[in-house]
Amino acid sequence: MSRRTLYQSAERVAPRVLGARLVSEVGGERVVVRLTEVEAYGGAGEDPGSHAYLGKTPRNATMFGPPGHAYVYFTYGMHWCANIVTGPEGTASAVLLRAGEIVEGLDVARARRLSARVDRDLARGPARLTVALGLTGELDGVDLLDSTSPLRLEVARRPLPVVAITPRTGVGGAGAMTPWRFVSDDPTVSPYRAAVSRGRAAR
DNA sequence: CTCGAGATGGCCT
DNA sequence: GGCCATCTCGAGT
Repeated sequence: MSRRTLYQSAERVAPRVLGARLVSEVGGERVVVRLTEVEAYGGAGEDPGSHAYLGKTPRNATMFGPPGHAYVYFTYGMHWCANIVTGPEGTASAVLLRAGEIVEGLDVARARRLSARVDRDLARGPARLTVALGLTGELDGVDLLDSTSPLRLEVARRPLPVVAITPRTGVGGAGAMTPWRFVSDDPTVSPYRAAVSRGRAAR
């Protein structure tokens, strides 16, 4: 694929990367996933569900950079999540990688995801996917289309068919309605969970 | 399968 | 101080 495709907005790019291969050679170990579920996030001032909504900050700076790079962030005090930056530089849209099927490096992925009881769960969920691939904040900003990068994206000539478009998992507030979660017909697609409110427990 | 709750810490106002 | 683009486990239907 050309970088040109990634210059479009995230909601246009998202369905096209279903079925794409994400190749990780982090730590000298090769693991490849075929993407089965993604979500689109918009830029500053346009998508209340996006990290970029309130403008550029140290954490989300990569989103404002050129398309085709990885935006990797830390959340919930323990998890990493990975995105593909899309759109022209400055627009800050991105595609969150929510799930995939391990197609190479099964042994490595299993060793990294000891809590997964079945292979289907190895990269079923955004934080599980980053663990299976060995991704951390060190990968933030890498060029996914550079053949020398430790993390690369190879988009399928024919994307997987989109069988469902739903609201985004875990996104609440004003961004909750936007149907920007794109799902293929595959058992590795993660279970949908609505945003949960974290009110302080009574007691 | 569904639901609920704890873990755990950075980010942003 | 409040809010997370989540995961895991246990217990219930």
